[in-house]
Amino acid sequence: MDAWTALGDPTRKAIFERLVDRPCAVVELASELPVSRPAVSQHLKVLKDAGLVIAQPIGTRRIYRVDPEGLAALRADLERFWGKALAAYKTIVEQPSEEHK
Amino acid sequence: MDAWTALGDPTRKAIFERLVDRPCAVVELASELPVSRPAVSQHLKVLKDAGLVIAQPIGTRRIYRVDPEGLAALRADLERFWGKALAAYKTIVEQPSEEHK
DNA sequence: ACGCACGGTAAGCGTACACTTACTAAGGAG
DNA sequence: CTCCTTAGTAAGTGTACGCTTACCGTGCGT
Repeated sequence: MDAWTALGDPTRKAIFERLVDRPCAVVELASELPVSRPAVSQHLKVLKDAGLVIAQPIGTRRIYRVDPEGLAALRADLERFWGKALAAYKTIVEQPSEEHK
Repeated sequence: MDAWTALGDPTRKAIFERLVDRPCAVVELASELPVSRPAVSQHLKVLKDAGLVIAQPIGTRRIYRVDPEGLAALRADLERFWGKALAAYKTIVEQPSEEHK
């Protein structure tokens, strides 16, 4: 599953946003979200498989944090969209005189 | 539906990517994608409701293009994530000496 | 007016997926 | 060793959603 699809789920996006703030254990996330702990686990697996988070086992805990590389790839996608959208917008703005013909 | 959810569907993301390149009519999009035209219509409605595209009626055609404002909001979200992820990453990098205690 | 192209929408269908509970393995404290 | 905490995973369930076909309204050319 790719990163966009992974973040397309509201619960997963909420999880990701918390991990952006700071690394968390599963129980922490589960205590803050309106879903069960196993649901959180399942979502974290999706995020991990999408390359967006990294799991670090510490004792019985598994601390999840954002994977900068996955986030960078997502950002690159968006910057591409943004660049193209800007270019297209400028093309439209530069053509009004033609439109008045 | 918010923009993230809207782009979380692979078909919708494919549609959006085409509109990033240039404005398109529904039939154009439908001819390039492996789904029916009404499916494309339905997806475009979702993208429009999410504030990501704008529909411009031209004769019998409806030309869809990217809405720069919607894209900017998405980009702002991502820049927030990126900024926080960088800050958190720097915090980790600045702490290695503590880790070696 | 007629015919065609275009596109929105309704209705229907199948299945993927987000949720749950239950189970079990791993780690660690006492 | 026992007990507790933590977390992954299996299995089950219900419904949302992405797809289709059918229908119909609008615009436009002849």
